[in-house]
Amino acid sequence: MSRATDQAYGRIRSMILSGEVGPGMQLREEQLAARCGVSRTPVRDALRRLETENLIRRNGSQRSFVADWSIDEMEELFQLRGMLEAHAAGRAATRLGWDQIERLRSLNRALLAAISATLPDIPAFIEHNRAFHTVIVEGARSDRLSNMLGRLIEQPVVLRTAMQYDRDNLLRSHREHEELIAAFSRRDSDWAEAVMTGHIRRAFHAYVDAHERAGSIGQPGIAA
Amino acid sequence: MSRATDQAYGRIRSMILSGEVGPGMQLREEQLAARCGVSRTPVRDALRRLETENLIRRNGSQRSFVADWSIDEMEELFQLRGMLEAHAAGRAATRLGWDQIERLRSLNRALLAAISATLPDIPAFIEHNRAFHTVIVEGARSDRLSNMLGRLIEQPVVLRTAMQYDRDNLLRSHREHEELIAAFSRRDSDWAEAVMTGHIRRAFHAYVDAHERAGSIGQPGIAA
DNA sequence: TGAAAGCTTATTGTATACAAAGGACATCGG
DNA sequence: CCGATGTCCTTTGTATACAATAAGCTTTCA
Repeated sequence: MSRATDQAYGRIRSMILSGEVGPGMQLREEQLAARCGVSRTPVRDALRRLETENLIRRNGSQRSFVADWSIDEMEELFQLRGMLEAHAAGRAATRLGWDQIERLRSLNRALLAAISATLPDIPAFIEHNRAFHTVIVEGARSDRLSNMLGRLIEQPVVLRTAMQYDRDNLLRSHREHEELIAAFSRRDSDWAEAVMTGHIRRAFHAYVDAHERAGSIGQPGIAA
Repeated sequence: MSRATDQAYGRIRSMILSGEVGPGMQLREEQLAARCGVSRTPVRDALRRLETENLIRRNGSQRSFVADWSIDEMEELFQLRGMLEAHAAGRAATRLGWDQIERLRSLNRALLAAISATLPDIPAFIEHNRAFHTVIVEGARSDRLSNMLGRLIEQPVVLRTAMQYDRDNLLRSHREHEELIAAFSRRDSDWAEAVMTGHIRRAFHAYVDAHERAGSIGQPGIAA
């Protein structure tokens, strides 16, 4: 996309994901335009896009708010994500090239390294994990599928980070990735699908746990 | 949405679905604005929305074209639709109210009436069929799911109509709907899911057949 | 005191002018 | 004759002014 629109999109998105603006807060076009150093036109484009990505909601009179998600909605979300990503894994099993499978191996090695240190490197974990899943989704070779998965909202970093601090979870992720790689190597769609289903399902429960912990500590999503 | 944007959206959408503009044709903002009697601003909004609905594609330099779908892409689409709509049926089985199930019955009766006459009333069939599926998707009570399914493109009426002219197909749809209703009445999620999967899958094959027939007759999607 | 109606203001929708980017075509050089 | 390059023209991006709409407040009447 174009310069100003990209600028607005990236800025607003990171404001939301970082928690700089909390869930439920209203987003005013003019104010955003000022903060992004562009006019309202590209801001409007960015808002529309963020709306399709479910990061923003609009009420009946077209005002925009940072989305906030109830546990029920998050379960819905994970259910959908599980279904779609399992499907992607199934397709990928027969479509991934050997070089891509090798890439998955190397990403998972890096992921393990990031969590093996005494002090786990969470940002590195998140990044390698993201890359790992991206390779799979791309490997499914379905634009529409990539598109839909891209629209399933990312959780704000606050929660994402909280849920990754549990070392058990981190190691289990690594093991499940190993199993996925095994399924891919065997070109076994059913296996890949099943493993991915469990993988995402477990992530949901980790999310719920992290959410409870974060809830008892302070408002999640509100930055310091 | 607002007046002008709605106007542009509806007009452009119907231009595409009716075949007034054929697959692959370029859509110019200014020209569309003139045809819709509004300025470029609401046209741009409408184009963005239609893009997320996959009715329009944009090339690298942001020019818009009416999407055209290969058989492979359509299979992808039906696969996705089948998966999501089966999931919706499963959820709906435990969530539909008795009044909604009754509404499904009445819609399916109307659908049967529309195709029982010597001359089947295709538009009525299409409309009742659409309403039937809408009740189910809404019955799943998941905004995100409704949203995603809403974005899976509608086929242009030319093909939609062609594929419905086969009376066998029409009657089979009616029977499968009956089976869905039975599954809903029993609150049997697995059954509903399975029936819906087959229902959509069969629709895909009907589509392929219709496509072949239409292909041998003339350019599908180009209106007279 | 409470509710409703009207005014004021905040916010979004629409039009339009101008800027920038891309593509097409023609011309020039090899 | 073919290819490259530069200019022109088409098309989209951005800014800004103005219109319309909705929300919130105040005031008034029951």
